[in-house]
Amino acid sequence: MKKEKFLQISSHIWEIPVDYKPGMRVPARILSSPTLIDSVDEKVIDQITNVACLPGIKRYAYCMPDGHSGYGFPIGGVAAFSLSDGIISPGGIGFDINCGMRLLRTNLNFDDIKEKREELLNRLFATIPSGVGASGFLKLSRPDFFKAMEKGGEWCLEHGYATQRDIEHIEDRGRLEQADHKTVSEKAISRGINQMGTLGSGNHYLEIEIAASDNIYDKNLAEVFGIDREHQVLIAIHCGSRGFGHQIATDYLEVFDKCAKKYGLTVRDRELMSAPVNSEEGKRYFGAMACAANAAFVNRQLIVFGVRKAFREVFGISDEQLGIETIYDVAHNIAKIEEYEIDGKREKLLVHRKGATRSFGPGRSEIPARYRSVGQPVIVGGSMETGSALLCGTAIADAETFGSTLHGAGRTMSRMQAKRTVRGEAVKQKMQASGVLVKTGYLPGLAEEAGFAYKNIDDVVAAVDAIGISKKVARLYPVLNIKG
DNA sequence: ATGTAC
Repeated sequence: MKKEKFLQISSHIWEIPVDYKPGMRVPARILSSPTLIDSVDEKVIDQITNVACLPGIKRYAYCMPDGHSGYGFPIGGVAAFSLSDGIISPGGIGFDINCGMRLLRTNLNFDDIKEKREELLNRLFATIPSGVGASGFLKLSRPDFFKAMEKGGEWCLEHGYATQRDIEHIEDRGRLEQADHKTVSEKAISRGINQMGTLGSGNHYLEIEIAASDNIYDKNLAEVFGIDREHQVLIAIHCGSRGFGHQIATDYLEVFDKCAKKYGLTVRDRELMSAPVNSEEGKRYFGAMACAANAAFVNRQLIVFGVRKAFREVFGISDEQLGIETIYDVAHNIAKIEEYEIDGKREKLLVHRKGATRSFGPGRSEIPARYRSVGQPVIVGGSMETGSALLCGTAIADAETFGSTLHGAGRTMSRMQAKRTVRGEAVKQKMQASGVLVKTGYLPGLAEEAGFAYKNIDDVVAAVDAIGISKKVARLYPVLNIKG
């Protein structure tokens, strides 16, 4: 990016003014760092300034430090719209609705699993279905699938797949109340009904990670979040709503394409196809998007159910002894109604986060009691080679970025480009040599997801920490990875 | 991301 063209607001924030292109209603803000800013893709600039042209957008269109180009919105995009004259946009949420992350703590230490890593890898791989088109162990009836997509976390609790503590530590308790199964197509139902409890493919993974004391940045916060020992074993699950959410996104892009004329909506990019939030079509998409979001929460919870089973089988000890507890579960691709101060008064807005994480600061009622005094846990998924990071939400995010921060490392290279650069087998060898056991049903996927295809997670995390929209808690390193 | 092009 030619940063000289733009207004530098602070060491880490660049602003693209409304006169950059015709039709911009608000400026765009690129959150980055002095070292990362030069590599921001021109396509990201084009996309985020297109977002700034959408009707009813408030304050700024944001792109997070891990941003890269996506479908319509950049991945890393955050935008909030008026409920009276704003829009809802599938491209602002993503095809994988509520792609997100669950982080679990355990009572185990690295020494407890060291000798059984291979067995654990194989047992987890056998227990959690993964790969494109994978189906799960659950055979749901249609009425049950409808209940699952409408009640999310609560449905899991009722059916014995979750503990009360799990549900309390999921964003929104794993349930968007707007979910309405009547807005979901038959095609989406048929694609999703047998996919609950499956990992998927692409950048989705299940990982065993270790928190080492020299990489715990804030010991007090880490302890509040349940990371309390040297070399503690943690479990990260990254996946979304599978074919179900994908079909819902596809369905409503078509619906919105057809109704655009009726509402006089013209967008700069067909990928930004939208409908007014308060239109019949917009409300229906919100209802269906909420079903996919809830299904993704259910999906991750069913994977947790499988993870507990696999651990019990490998270690021969009880759930109580294993202590596999949910630290938190966050959505990375979602839109939600939240209240912010606009022009001096509180207003409910539709906040789109596409490759971005909610990052609420201390005191907010949405945060579970256990964490309310410190802020919301933010789970950042790096590449499968480099591990994850745990951060904490801040009041600065609430005030500046509609309670949002980054979601991952951010790709620097397309999947094709990565596959041309290296072979999956070589990535596997390299990971094993550095102590990370890895198993996948699709070897070329390892090349697509290799660490070099992503930005350095420490750089992007340092950027949001410096901006103040989330605070570093701990860096988590992988020791075992199942890549879908 | 995705029954990786109905």
